[in-house]
Amino acid sequence: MGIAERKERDKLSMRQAVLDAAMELYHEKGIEALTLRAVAERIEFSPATIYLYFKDKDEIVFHLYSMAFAKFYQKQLEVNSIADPLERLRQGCRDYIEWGVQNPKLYDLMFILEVPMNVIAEENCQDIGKTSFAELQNLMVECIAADKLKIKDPELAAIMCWNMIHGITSLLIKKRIVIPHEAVPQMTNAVLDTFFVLVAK
Amino acid sequence: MGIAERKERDKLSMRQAVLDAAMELYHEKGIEALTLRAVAERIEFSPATIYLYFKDKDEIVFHLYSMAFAKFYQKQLEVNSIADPLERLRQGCRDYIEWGVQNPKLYDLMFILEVPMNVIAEENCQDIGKTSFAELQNLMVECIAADKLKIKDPELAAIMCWNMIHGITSLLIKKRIVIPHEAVPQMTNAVLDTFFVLVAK
Amino acid sequence: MGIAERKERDKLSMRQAVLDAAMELYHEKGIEALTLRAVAERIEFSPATIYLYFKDKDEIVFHLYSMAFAKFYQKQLEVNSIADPLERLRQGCRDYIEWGVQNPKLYDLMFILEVPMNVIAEENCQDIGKTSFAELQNLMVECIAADKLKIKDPELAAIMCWNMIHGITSLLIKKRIVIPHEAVPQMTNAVLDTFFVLVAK
Amino acid sequence: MGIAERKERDKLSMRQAVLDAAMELYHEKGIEALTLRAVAERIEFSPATIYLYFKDKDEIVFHLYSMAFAKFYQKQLEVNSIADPLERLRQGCRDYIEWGVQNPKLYDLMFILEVPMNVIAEENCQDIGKTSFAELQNLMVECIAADKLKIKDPELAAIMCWNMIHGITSLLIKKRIVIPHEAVPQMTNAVLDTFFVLVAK
DNA sequence: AATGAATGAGAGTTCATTCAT
DNA sequence: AATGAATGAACTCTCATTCAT
Repeated sequence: MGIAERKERDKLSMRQAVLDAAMELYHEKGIEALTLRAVAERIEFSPATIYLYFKDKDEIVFHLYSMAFAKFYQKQLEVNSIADPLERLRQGCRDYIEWGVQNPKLYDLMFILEVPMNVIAEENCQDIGKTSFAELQNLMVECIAADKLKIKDPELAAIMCWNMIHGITSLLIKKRIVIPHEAVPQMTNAVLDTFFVLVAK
Repeated sequence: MGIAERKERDKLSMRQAVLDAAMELYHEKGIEALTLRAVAERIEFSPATIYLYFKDKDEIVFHLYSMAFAKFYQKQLEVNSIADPLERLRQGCRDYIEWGVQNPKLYDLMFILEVPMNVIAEENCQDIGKTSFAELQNLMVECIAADKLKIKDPELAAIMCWNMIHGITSLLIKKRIVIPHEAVPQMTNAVLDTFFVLVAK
Repeated sequence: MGIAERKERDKLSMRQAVLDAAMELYHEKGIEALTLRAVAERIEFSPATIYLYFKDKDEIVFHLYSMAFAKFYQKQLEVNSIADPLERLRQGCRDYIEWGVQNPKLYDLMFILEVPMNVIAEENCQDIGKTSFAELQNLMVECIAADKLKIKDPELAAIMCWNMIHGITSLLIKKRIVIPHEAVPQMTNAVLDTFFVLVAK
Repeated sequence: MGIAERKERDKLSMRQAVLDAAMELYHEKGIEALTLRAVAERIEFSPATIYLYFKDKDEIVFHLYSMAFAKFYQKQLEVNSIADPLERLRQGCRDYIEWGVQNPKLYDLMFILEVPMNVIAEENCQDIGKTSFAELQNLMVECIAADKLKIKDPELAAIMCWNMIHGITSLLIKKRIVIPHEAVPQMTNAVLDTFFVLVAK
């Protein structure tokens, strides 16, 4: 029993070690430097060993995706303690942008990069994305029910909102809006405040 | 004198030939198939020759980026004949999204791909992107002057607007919003109409 | 005693399981897909376990070779019921070619593939091939004794015969003689008839 | 003119150097040791360089085939000076077997090995093979016209003959007939003499 | 001005085999 | 008896780039 458990733990921790190394590499040097050889070297195993724990590179990249989404999703959940739906929405948006700007590489992975992935992995990723969007839409339903929004269609509201926050996040990350690093929160606030002035009743 | 000119012209046309070939390749087969080998083969020169006209591959990619912006900018100019600034803005936004959706590869190049920005500094090229944004901001100045907008800060207005249209465009292109192809204009309209209802006086 | 026997039996059945799996794999996917990994997976043991029963991959391949010969030899025996030695020879030749053409993979294994013959010496296995040839030679002795052949040296007669039937079989299998599938028996007959007209008294 | 010629010569000699090295490797260590890396190392170039002269490994292997066939074909031609067709046939057969036994690796390449080749190469090889067979058939036509053979159908005669000589050659090469090295000519003679006694008028 | 020739570096992947447990 | 874990050594092939000519 104990032995089986330990083996299972070892196996998991090896997988985790591979994924951690991969994530580090991706952060440090970008997606193009994310090679199995480099991962292997970092964990001080041979490249062949990685294939004992993952089918191929795609599987690893897919897990990086999942990890990014998990982290992101966790951040999103933090906002649930806020009772007022509009306030929850506002804080959620703020968190979204902030998280994206602070984790630009992960945001890239989630919403921007075109990473070679097999179909299953791709579908799976899209599913996670859809869940996340559904969450946003539900929040809109609440806001509309509480008569807080000028927009009455929750789907449209969700899209408008996502456009806005994804727009600014990705423009900031891609440095198409170039502002000093410390000015980011201020800009974020200005944009969000304006958005909510416009959209909220 | 004549000779020097012809040489200059030859030099320019060779550069253009390289860039055209590169752009074609990028369109036909994507960024990963854009190799100097392939470019050289297409223009029927040797790979080494390309290095006589461009410092390295990055410089070429950067020029593709500029070319995309130029095309885009040209589209943006078409709207100038519309007198009413708000209407001009609205049409400009519509054009923006439409152009992006119809030229996803170019849009990728402009706003999504990792463009070797270091070249900008080295080559002292001016960032067309900024010009484009300045144009948008000027339009906002006009709208505000005509008292058409609820937002009074033209820079903020420009950013709000850009967020929105870049947001939806990139989500559509990256298929994070998945809708049938023919439903795109309808969705675009809904989003824009809502935006203008919210933002216009 | 009983235990030792059972162990021996287990050992044998395990060896047989490995060999069966290997033979299946070879048939299904060819010699290049015959990997120890795949064999192990098929019998649901680990690759390492195979090394408890076989020295290395070569030993396994050699046993496949022996198995092919055993099957072939069994076919050869069927002919023994024919009383007349010349007729027995003729039918044996026909069977030989037919069997080869119908079991090209096994024939490959027996006569064409590079079999690790070093194993033979090391393992002191007897070469079934030689037995098979000896059988043929004995048959020639009979034919000569019955004064049915123009050739008087049984070894030479055996070699002549084997040359002929191996020649056509391998040329057919390797598609160096290319004829429609259904024309094979006809060609076989023509060749054999001619051979026997030439060689028989 | 001189320059272009020299370049062409250089190019050809580089190709030849690659092919020679490949052929050497194949002879020394077999088809499985024939790797591009090893070829590159032998000619003291980088593996990448080989790709400047050959599309891929298949093209190299195909040329080895061609070289083997060319050598073989050349040997076959030597016999043409013999006027008497039957004597020409007999000597041709002797040469065939002798050449095969002395160049077992090449014979393998031509008639036995299953080498991964693309379709074009395969067809091309078969063409060479067919030419060679056609030659044999023409010789049979001559022999029959001179009323030297018991067999009257030239195609059948050619096949009978090829079966015989390919049979013994491949059995000798594959060591299925195991005789001391020095006994080979004697055995060859015995087999051929017998064959011609049987088949010639 | 143009290029033929060359390469170092590197990619993902597979295999037979070993050995401590 | 059985194996999980590990690996060294390969494999073919591609790319951006350099440099003597």
